[in-house]
Amino acid sequence: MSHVALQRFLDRLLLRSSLSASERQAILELPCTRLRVDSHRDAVVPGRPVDHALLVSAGWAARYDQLANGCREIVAVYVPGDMCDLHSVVAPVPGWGVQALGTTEFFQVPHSALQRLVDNSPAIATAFWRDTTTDASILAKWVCNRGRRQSLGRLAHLICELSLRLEQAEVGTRTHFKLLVTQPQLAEMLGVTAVHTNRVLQMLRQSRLISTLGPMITIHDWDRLARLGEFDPAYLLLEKPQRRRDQPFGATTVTASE
Amino acid sequence: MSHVALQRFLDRLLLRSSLSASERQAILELPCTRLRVDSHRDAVVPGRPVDHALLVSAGWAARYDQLANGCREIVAVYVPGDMCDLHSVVAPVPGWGVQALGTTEFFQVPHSALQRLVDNSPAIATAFWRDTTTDASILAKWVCNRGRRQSLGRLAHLICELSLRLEQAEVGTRTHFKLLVTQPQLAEMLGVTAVHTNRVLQMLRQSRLISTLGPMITIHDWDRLARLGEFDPAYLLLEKPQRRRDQPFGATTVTASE
DNA sequence: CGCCTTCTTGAGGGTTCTCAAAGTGGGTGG
DNA sequence: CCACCCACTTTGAGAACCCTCAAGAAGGCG
Repeated sequence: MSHVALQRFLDRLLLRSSLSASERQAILELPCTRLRVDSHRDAVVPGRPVDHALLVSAGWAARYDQLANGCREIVAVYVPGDMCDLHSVVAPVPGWGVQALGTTEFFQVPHSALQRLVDNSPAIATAFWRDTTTDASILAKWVCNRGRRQSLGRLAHLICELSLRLEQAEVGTRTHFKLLVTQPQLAEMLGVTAVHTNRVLQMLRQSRLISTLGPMITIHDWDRLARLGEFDPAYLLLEKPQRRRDQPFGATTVTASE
Repeated sequence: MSHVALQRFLDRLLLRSSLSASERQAILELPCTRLRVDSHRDAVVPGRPVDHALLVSAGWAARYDQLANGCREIVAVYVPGDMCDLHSVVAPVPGWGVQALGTTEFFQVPHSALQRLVDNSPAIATAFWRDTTTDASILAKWVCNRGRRQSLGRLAHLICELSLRLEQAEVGTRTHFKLLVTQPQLAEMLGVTAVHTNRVLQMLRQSRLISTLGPMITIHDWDRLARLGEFDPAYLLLEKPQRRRDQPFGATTVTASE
């Protein structure tokens, strides 16, 4: 149950950071409570302080902001293995809400347990920090996307990003996966209207770049889609940085921090 | 010299985190090298790994991304006291560049020194993490801004944000400060063209909301500007979170998802 | 003085929005 | 089982916002 979810979170951490056997064990032994949230419901209500982080286990979630006129704007999307609220450990008053995109399964992890790991292990502190930095890197790319790229390229870029993240999370391949969002939700992720999203999707279909069957999406020419969206995966930080103290992936020992 | 810059950085950390006397001392004793960068020059070149973080001391800097067609897009702006590259400690291969907006003075702080602080003090690790989380919070707001807000509101929001950040950094008041960017640079921060930026600026001037004299900008009706930009300062995390039993700052109660 | 960047103004065109409505599918209750 | 409702998907037409191209005015710097 929670083993699977925590293992996926640990895998995500190990992709970018090195942890010792005991540190890995500490991650896997984090207490967590299962939480099921129906589509369109909030897992985090905007403005209400939280005392736990949210690990996505199945389904997708989104961080959103709400404007005065009521229309919502998705600023980040989270897939299985993402600790979508890890930053709340250091900033527990969220200005944003977290919404389930479809029916989504979370695991709640108490801040106190996470804080204890941070206080006891500099390596875990660094790993957590690096994990939220990865999210920030994606945010920065989204800022750029909405700036000076038009909707067709923006959609292509988003699909490419999701394909790699889902492949990494092992819930699909980069050319074939479930797109667990409705077109209105996709619109909020792109910063355009639902009507326009529909037209742009049709353009991608008519270009034979993608095809959809229910929630499944198939990418027929990933490279061409990536060129259309000017997609460069570097910002996803899927390559582990080579650093002096870092061990190769899967290493069982780690030099003590000095 | 470097005292002043490090003190400003420490003040920024203390605004959101608590540090002991020895931890504060350790921050102030960080080794750093002065670096002057002329307008439009890069302090960080995209793709080139760095071994130091950059503390802005005087002037403004911007993090930018470059599209294939050559046009640049500013995803974050940094003012004095901001450690604009702190995340590079955990992600040293930047996908982005950092550019001086006007002539800007930085102090370079070696990653090794910062990492040593992180390894030896969980409180400092948490403070650094929280600092980059603040930057991420601003990024998220920028994503929202570019999504479903048009250029007039976007500009109003940006001016409000900068006014509070500069007031915090003590390089101006919230109604009167130096806007150290050209209109083309402002355009890159808004995700519109320079021509359109000029027209929108004139709209703000003709509405008697702002006036400019050289680089100085005066905000005549801050509250009205904030309403125009639907500006809510919560995302700047200027309120230090309480240890436990947090009160939502400026949060209006929101009915749970319908 | 000449050059460069920035600031400003104008006109036309393109992307995206708004409003509207019809078709589709899943869920619920009679 | 069917009717009903609701949200999602799709299509159309006109309008609004912003872009592109162009060119003149203003200011800093050698």
